[in-house]
Amino acid sequence: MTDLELKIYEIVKRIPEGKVCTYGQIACALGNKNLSRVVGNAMHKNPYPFVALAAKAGYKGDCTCYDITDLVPCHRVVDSKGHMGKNFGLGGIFVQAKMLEIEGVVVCDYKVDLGKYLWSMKG
DNA sequence: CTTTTGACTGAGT
DNA sequence: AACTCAGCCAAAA
Repeated sequence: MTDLELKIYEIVKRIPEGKVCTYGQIACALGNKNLSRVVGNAMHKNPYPFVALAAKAGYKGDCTCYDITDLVPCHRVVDSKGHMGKNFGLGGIFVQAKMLEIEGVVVCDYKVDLGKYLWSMKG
């Protein structure tokens, strides 16, 4: 776990329920817009995913419970167009889409309305 | 150590 | 809409 990845998780953890954020915005918050790819890799290695929510969304894999305070809402991170991550690690875009809908985000054709749900990141 | 690949993005073809 | 290229960092080969 590098400092950069740690910062990424800190930012992602601040995304409120019912909102989404793009890889690019997180990368921008880190200083380099081009870090979007690293952000994606960090999500892939997410140590504390929302397994309970994933299970509720139909995820059949490992649903070990973690400490709520450290959970990283990686499902709230989408690409610049509002699409789900291609290889979402908890069952694919099907699960991610459902996880977002459970939190109140309307997902249409595996896309979200960034105009409505994009987190401004400024509070 | 070097090269390739990856939950990315924007611009160009 | 699909493909290519360059750019960043990290992990794997």
